[in-house]
Amino acid sequence: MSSSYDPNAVEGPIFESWVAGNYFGSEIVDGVRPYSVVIPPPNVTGSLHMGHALNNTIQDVVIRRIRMTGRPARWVVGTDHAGIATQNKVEQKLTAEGLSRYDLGREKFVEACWEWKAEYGSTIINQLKAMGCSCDYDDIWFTMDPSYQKAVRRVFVDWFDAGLIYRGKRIINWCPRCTTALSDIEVEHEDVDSHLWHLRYPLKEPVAGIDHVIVATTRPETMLGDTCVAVHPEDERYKDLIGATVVLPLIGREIPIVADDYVDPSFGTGAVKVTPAHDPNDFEIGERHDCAKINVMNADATISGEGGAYAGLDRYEARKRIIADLEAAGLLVGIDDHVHSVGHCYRCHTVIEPWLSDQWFVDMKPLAAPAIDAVRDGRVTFHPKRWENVYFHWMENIRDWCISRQLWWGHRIPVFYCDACGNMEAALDDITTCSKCGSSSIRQDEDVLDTWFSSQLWPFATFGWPEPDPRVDYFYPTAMLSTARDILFLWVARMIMSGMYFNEGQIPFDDVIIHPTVFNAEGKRMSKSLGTGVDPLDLMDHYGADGMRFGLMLQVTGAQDLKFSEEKLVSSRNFANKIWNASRFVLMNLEGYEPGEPVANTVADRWILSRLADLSARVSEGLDTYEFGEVARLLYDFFWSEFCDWYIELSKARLNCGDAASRLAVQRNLVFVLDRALRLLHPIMPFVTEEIWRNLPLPESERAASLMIAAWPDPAELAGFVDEGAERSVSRLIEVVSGIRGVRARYQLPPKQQLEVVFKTAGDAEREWVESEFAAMARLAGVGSFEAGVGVDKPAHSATVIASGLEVYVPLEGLVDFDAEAARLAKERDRLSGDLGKLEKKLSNEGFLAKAASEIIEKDRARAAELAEALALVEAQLADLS
RNA sequence: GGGCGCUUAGCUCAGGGGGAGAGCACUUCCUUGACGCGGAAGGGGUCAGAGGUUCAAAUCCUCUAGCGCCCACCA
Repeated sequence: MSSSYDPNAVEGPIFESWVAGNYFGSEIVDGVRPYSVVIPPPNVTGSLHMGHALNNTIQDVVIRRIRMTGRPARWVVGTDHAGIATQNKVEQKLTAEGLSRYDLGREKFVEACWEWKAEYGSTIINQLKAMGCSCDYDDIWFTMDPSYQKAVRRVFVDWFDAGLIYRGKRIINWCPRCTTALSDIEVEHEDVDSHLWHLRYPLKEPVAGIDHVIVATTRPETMLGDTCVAVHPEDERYKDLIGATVVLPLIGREIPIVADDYVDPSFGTGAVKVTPAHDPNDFEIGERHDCAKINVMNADATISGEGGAYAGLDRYEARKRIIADLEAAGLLVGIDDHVHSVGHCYRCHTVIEPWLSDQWFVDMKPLAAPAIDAVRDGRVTFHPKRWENVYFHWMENIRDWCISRQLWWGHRIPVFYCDACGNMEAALDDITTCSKCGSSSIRQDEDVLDTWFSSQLWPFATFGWPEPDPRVDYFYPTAMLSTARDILFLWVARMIMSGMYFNEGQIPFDDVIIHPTVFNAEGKRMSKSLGTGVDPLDLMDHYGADGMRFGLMLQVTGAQDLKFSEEKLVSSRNFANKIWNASRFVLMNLEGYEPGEPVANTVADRWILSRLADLSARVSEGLDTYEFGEVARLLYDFFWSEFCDWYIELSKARLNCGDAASRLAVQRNLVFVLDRALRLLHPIMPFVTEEIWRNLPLPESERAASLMIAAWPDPAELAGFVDEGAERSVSRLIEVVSGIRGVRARYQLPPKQQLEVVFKTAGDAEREWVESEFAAMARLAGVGSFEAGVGVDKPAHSATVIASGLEVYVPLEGLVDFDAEAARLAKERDRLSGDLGKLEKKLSNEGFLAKAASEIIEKDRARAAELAEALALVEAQLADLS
């Protein structure tokens, strides 16, 4: 074994051995409930980013741990066709070749998308493998697989037939760049500094001496499509004007003034220009007053033929010209600064245009109700729990979902129109003749479905649904879903709704983990396009997959943000190296070893086994509750600060003591503790642990072909090792050793100089304890010999260590810098008396004595006694020095 | 307009009613037979501020400030 761990040499072969061993598990085991997880399918255009790295580590940690408990565990993997995102990529590629999708035509373009998928679709799968993710790679899914297409059609047809899917002419969110509709949650709102333009609209005939109304707008270009002006019915200013006629400037259209409760008299002028084809509120007003809906914009946000002289202009150019023309006509009354929220396309960030068009919708309220109940009554649990409120809030105010997209790449809407009789039907299989009139003038709807319409079926379509498939019954519902918070509504909520609808009310997953979002050091979202990203592949190159995984897990807490820290990866890489070297030490010292049970001969043995028992209980519990940061910290502290720093150091003397029995005992303990530690570490650091574990000479009963499928340490079995006495004893010894080391450091004693120290003990019991237990520790303090006695005198020229109620004298030749020693002791005295003062005050507080738990009082009394003792010792030392 | 999260050592962050912690950085020492991706010993904090609850508050409650985020038809 080399003296440092080289992840690049280890990871590839280890991963291949897992594949060869077929440990990723997709088989159905009768009578055993499996643990199944579906991966949030990355976009097929995508490559691994930090969010994936974090989320997939979480899932792999959970599933590897469960697999080790012996339960069938399966992690379904695949990719999403990602309608708009992929179409945009392919269009960009075409643009670079000087082509547009219209040059190719629909069929050829879709072929180009499939080619793209063939070329890039496995990129992210390979990156998941590099991370060590233990997915079922024998059964990789894609949201446009033939069987998946059947699932999508089945869902559409069922909902259509149930009246849950309908077509309607509505104001939707239109992206003029992608030239498609978007759902409400695909729009990202941003506050923008803009203006409120006040426009004067003249009346056709003056009414009661009034010859105009002034309206205010943030989008002046929409005035081309105004078909009425609305005021509040109670508004005294405008009462006489209701029913009057306005002549729309620039266009000359005569439009009425109507009264509508929607209008807020206190905003602006209290008069609203109404453009029913370009604003959802105006649409409603228009409906109520039977006003025309004039669409003044084309799909690319240029002004349409309805826009008179402005036809053909881009929306912002038109805005400029209209303002200029109104001003020239004396109709621009004023311009106020105004901050308002502007919607942007979540894929290309173009400003969204509210636009009137024919679209397909899903009626969500009936689907939402049972999905709300499922979370309310705990069948689905969110972690952290606070996300449930976010879910409830959205679900309780849910609005219908616009599912049609004017794209070519995606699941085509399975609705067929008969041109002969006007029949419209949804069908599982393409139809060529009208089921009503028999005509063959049939055409399919041109639009495709929202990507999320197919993504929502992921937890059951990936098991073969809607075909009768044993996998559906076996693997559905899944156990856990881990994801980023930004797709809570887009994806998670919809999976719960559709999952329950199509699986007899059965929820799609028990637990939902909402992991923190990864931000960079400046608190900006990590993004490739912003140049703020870090490439996980680079990180794995530098720190190893294990280093990256452990470093990420260290950073997972209940907070909603995670400022990514590369330093944590440095310490994690170092930790992997530490594991490697500690293991190397154990393996290099196995001469004469015979496999067998651990042997708790010494207090140190009992201590490390007790600490291991504690660790295993906490790690299991932490994983059960998804506290990944806590688990990583526990493992790090145990392995480094307890096992390496103390147990291994202590083992060195016993390995070389010449007593075969003692040597064998410590060898067995080293192997046992290392083995269990590697098992506990494996879910987070699968590669380095596997590489080492295969070389461990375990008893036959403990072996397995791979650590991946070795038994998870059962906290109940290790509980027998819990030994509070040994833990207390070793804590004291560690304190004494550290104290003596402190003296060495302070006085810069040569490392090789062996010390002869004297313990002054409080009684014979303590003297015997020192005599029996300290010998094993002496080497670690550089102590060559020691004596202990109740009334021993302090040797001349010695420094004093006060630790754990013991007084230890360290004689120093030529010592001592009395002033330095006195200063140090004075500082120690101040600290002790400060602490003691606080504690005594507390202990003399009657309220405390009356109300605090008795264990607390006992503990504080014991501590006060210790402090008082230590303080007395320090004061005696100080007196001695002066 | 409503809601959520954060504010703890120089930096990044854990902890979450009863002795202030880690990693990194810093200081001193160590070519000690696992590891310099290491070891030992240190320095460094009125736990954002103000009130309150409690015998006891970094921790619970209220308010304030700053930062970040999410929802909401904010002409």
